[in-house]
Amino acid sequence: MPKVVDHHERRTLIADALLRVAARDGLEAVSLRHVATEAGVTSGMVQHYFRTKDEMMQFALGVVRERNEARITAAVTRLGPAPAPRDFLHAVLAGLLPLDDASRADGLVALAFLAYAAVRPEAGTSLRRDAPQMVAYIADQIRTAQAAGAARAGVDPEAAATGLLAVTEGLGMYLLTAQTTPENAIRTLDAHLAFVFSGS
Amino acid sequence: MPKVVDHHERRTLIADALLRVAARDGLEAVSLRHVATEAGVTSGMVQHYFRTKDEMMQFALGVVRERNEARITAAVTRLGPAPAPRDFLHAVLAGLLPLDDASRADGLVALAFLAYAAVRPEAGTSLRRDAPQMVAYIADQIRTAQAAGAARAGVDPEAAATGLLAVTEGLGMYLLTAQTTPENAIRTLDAHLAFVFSGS
DNA sequence: CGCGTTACATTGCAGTTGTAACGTAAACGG
DNA sequence: CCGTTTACGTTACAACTGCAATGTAACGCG
Repeated sequence: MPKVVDHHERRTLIADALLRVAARDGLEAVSLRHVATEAGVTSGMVQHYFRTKDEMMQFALGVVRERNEARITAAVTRLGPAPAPRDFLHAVLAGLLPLDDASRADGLVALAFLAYAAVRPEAGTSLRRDAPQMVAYIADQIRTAQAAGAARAGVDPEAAATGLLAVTEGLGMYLLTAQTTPENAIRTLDAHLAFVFSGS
Repeated sequence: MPKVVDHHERRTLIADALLRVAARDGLEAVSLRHVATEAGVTSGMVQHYFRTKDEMMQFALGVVRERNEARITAAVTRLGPAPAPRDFLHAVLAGLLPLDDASRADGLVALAFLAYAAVRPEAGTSLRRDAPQMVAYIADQIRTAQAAGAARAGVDPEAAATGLLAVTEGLGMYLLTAQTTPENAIRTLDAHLAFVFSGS
């Protein structure tokens, strides 16, 4: 194999340029040539690393997903070992919110991809977060807290878990469209957590 | 004024065709000619009623908004006079959810417009629901219920109102992306309402 | 040293896009 | 009855799109 170049590195370089274009001018402005100029390369090179535009989009979508997951795990590890269910959920859900500029840009792109994939189901499979798995996990946390007396006994863990995820998603949309402030989003999330968890 | 034609009727006819195209093939597939063929007219006629594409988009966006508002008011009037705050909120919020095919199609288009407007702020002003007004109204309902002893006294009305709207928005997204079922969405919404309202 | 494979760059092409320009028919006001 | 205004239809055009084709240079392997 002649000419040693890191294939994956080049692809992420191009995908990063794509995401910058998408965050700035919208997904509709993403074209081979625009991405190429944004990345500072020729359109021929882009075409060399992605045989088709859809292939490029799929890859970029994967990059967004990876970054999101990384953000969450970072928020969790920052929490230390064996955190209380409430603190844990707060960290995870707040980590999902587009609070800083970087995650905001990613959120905008994810939103655009969501609309893009709503009609192109084969492209949306990768985007569709494993929500059921997430719901089950959160519900488990709630059950644990209930057993320890830290959460209200009356609540349905599954419904509460879905509600928590939904409220996070909704707050994310409000943040992306500048319909609310980060402080208010956090406050609302905390209020919802207070509904589930009894003490203090 | 020669040739009597209802201007507004023609425009809504074209806008309806636009929305059909957008719901079926995505917003990116919306072009003057596609809309024209979908509406069964010539592209020249479309151009006659909308001098520019953006003007057409704005109008179509307004149509979506009107339909959404009509759906909510219909749900409310179906409720009868002087409903209890909890029933009222249930009707309004459930009316916001894309449960049937018609509102689902509108929801998909609204989602696409949201992503479209996220980068084109001048186009998004019309889409940005008057959230603060909505929050204030819901918060008032909660306060009324609190005074009547029908809602938990401890909850912050503003935060709870924002949370209710956010959970509705999030459930709407889950419904649009087929990540949940209508039954589950309603169940989650009810569970959240039960957090706010105490009795039964 | 070939030489084949890889990594780009350049060019071309057919199709679609938004929009302007021009043409025509019909209805009303005078 | 005539001219102006409105309601379209048709055509043209420059810009852009994704993609295929073709080029060229460089590196590793035999």
